[in-house]
Amino acid sequence: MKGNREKLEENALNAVQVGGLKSISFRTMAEEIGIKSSSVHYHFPDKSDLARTLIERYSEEFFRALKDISNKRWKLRSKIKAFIEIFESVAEANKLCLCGMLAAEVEQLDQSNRALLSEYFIDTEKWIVQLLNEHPDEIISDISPTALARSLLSGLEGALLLDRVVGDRQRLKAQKELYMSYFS
Amino acid sequence: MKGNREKLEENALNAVQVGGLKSISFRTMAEEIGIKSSSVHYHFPDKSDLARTLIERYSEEFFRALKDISNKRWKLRSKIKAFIEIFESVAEANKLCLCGMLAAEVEQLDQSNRALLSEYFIDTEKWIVQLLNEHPDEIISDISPTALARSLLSGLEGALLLDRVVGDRQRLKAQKELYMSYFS
DNA sequence: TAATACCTATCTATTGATAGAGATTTCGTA
DNA sequence: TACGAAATCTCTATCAATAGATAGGTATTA
Repeated sequence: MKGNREKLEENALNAVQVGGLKSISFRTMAEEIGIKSSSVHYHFPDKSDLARTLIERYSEEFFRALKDISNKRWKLRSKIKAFIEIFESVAEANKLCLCGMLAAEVEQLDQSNRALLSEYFIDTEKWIVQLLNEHPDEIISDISPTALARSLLSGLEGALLLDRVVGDRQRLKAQKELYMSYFS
Repeated sequence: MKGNREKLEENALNAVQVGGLKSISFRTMAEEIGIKSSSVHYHFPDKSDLARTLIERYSEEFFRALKDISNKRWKLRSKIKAFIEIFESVAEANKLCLCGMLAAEVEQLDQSNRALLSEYFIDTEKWIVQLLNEHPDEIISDISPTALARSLLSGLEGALLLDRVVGDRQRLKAQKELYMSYFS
C-alpha cells in the first residue's frame, strides 16, 4: 500500500501542475489525505523543500521516458513524435509541465530550485540535440540542431500554456505539424 | 501629473508580469504609491476587477502596436521581425507577456477573465494569419498560415517563460531564427 | 450638494511554521 | 525470544503574518 508521503507527493505534483505552487497549502494537502497540516511539515519542512522534491521527482520520471525513446530503434521522426506525445498526454489532463508552471512562478523560488528548473530545460534541450545529431541525414533543414531543440521545447511549453486557456489542442497540433516537417 | 489610479495600474501590470497575480496584494499595491489598501479597493473593488483592467489595458496597447506594424509598407519578414521584437522587449525587462503569465494562473481566474485571455491569444493569431495572407508570395513553406500563426505565438510565449529561468535569450533567438527562415 | 478620492478601523480567513506530546514500528542486544 | 531504546509518524495547540474585503467618516473639488 501507498504511504502518506507518496500520496502527498502525487497529489501535490498534480495540484501544482494544475494551479501552481501558490495554489496549494499545507492544509489542503493534509485534508486531501486525511491528516493534519503539521504532519505534512514532517515530510516537507517547508515549501521550498516540497518544490525541490516535486521538481526532482518530475524530472526523474521525465528523463526516464526520454531515455526509453532514445533506446528505441526508430527513425528520428518517430522519436520526435514520441517526445511531442509526452506533452500531449500532459495537455489531456488539463495540466502544464511542472517545470513550465514553476517557470512562471520562478520569482517565488529560491536559488537552488531555480537552478533545478534551469537544469530541466537545458538537459531536455541537450537530449533533443543529441537525438538530432544521431540522425543527421534525416533532418530536412539548415537550422542548427541547437536552435531546433530550443524552439521545439519552448514551443511545446508555450502550446501547453495557450491550449489550456483557449480550451483546445490546436497549438500542440500546430507545433507537431511544424516540427514533423523537419524530418524525413 | 499621473493620478493614483494610473500609478496603481502601471505598477500592478509590471508586478503581475514579473510575479503573477497571486504575488501582489492590495496592501503592497497601496504601499508602493503611499496610500492605504482600502483606497486601492476604491479603484478596483476586487482582484477580479483588477485582473480585468490589466488584461484590457495590456491588450489595447498590444493590438495598437500590432496595428502599427500592419500599417507599415514593409516586407512580410520585416513585419514578422517587428512582431517578434515586441516579445524581445518584454524579455529584456525580465517579465512575461501579461497574458502568458495569467495563462499559468488561469485556474484562479473567473470565467470572464478567462474569456478575455483566450480572446487575446485568438486575436493575435488572427492578426498573424491575416498578415501572412496579405503576403502569400513571401512565404517559403507548405505549412498552413493558421498552423504557422499558432506555433509562432505559442513558441514566443514559451520562449519568454524558459529564457527567464535559464537566464539568457537563446530561446527567443532560436524562435526568431526558425521563423525568419519561413519568409523571403 | 454631489461626486471623487482617501482615510481609520476592523473582520474573517488563510497561511507557513513550530513546540511538544502521543502512538507505533523497528531493531539491536541480553 | 523478550525487552527497551530509538526511529518514525501523527497529533493537539498555537503563533504571527498576510490576505481580501467592508463600513463609515473626512477632505477636496466640480
